[in-house]
Amino acid sequence: MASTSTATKAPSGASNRAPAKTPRRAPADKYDERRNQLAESALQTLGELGYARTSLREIANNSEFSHGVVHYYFSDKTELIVYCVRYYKAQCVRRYDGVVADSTSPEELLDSFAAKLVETLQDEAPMHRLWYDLRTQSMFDETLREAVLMIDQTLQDMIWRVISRYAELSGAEVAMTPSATYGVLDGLFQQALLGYLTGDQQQTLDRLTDQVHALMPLTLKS
Amino acid sequence: MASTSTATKAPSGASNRAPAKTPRRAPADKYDERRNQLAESALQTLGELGYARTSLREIANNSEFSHGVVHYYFSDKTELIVYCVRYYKAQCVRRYDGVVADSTSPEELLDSFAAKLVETLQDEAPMHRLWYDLRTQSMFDETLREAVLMIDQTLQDMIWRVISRYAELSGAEVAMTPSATYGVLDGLFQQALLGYLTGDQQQTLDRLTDQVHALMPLTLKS
DNA sequence: GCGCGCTCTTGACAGTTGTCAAGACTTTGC
DNA sequence: GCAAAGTCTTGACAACTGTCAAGAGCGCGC
Repeated sequence: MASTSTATKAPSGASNRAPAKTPRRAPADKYDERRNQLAESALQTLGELGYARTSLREIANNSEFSHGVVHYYFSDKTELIVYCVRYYKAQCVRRYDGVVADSTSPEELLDSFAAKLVETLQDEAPMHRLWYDLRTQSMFDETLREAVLMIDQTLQDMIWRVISRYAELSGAEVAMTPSATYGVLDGLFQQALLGYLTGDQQQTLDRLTDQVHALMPLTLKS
Repeated sequence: MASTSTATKAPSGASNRAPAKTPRRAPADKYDERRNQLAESALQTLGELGYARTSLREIANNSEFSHGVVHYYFSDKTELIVYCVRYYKAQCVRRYDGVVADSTSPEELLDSFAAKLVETLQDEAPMHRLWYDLRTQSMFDETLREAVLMIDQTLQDMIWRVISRYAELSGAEVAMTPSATYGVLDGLFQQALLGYLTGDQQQTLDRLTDQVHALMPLTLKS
């Protein structure tokens, strides 16, 4: 089915979600805190093993809790995964805001954007492969689509802010649509991620830097 | 020796490495034929369910055999999957050869290339999402990497043949590397696949056509 | 202090999975 | 026509999965 918790267990209500029938009120801070704590453990495990190989027991095993606690905080596995994905998204959507805000020339923006791409590729490769894993799974599993498409749109907006600012600093207009810009950059990044995880890391990073430097000017009208 | 066991059609080379389980050297034609037969059933199931949800029983269930036969022709699940991937690759690598050979102007090549992309997106969406699934899994599972990287390189070569011919017909040189060209086109295609499977199909196909038409001229030196 | 509700653990369930052994059926060689 | 080898089915195994019920431990208000 579509989303959110069905009426099976429904532990104590939190703030934002609509709890159908809460037995009693709860601290609600502690509750959300635990959910985030479990989400972080889950994200780490998911990034290591991938969506398919990650079991709830493995997630609980990498946390300080036992496997039963997952069903106290999440109605089922899908709800946990989707919660993790949204939680992850909130952490990385503003990644390039500094690049956009601090750059004063198109060259500077281009350099720092490419550097930021390389940095996150190095530091968060497991999270990125998890994202691509989930996005691909959403092509098979309908229950993931809503969350995935929303996050994908958010990432596209993020890229568009960079490109718009790049055009603005260049005194030009963007020649491509937001969708196309995101598509080509995402393709290069995904290719680099695969190369980084399976081949020569430094060479992959250098190549990505070159590719981004070569591609970005092409997105402008001349 | 006896009967008419000489090469009938033999899609696969006669020289194959010894099967892992050593079923005693057989007609070897029938043997490879069954492997391909199973591979085709497996590909269909894999394209429908994805790599993670596809079990050997499900594969056998969609074929005319029982689940035990899989282990007669393949030593384990991974060998079956990898065999399927290679089998699939052989079917689609020459997809754009006609486009390259028959086009006599850059505009014609561009049109027919974009049309071919749209066509395969429509007709073989399950196979394409399976490919992206396996490529993503190879970021987690080492046993898939060798086959995936080889196929990825083959696809890059395929795209490069198109782009090279496009440049040749245009009387120009390509401004991007094979890697970058493949990366950006693959990004657009993957984005279109996701859109095709989750949203408005016709709009996605039209958008892909426009994006390819807009992108290809940018790959040339001007 | 006591009871009650929140939190968490333990243990079990039904189902599924990859794997393989034992044997039945089929084809082939002589 | 028969034995042997190839082919395929059946049934079982151990491990693993998501799920959930029963209950223990804990903390809080009264």
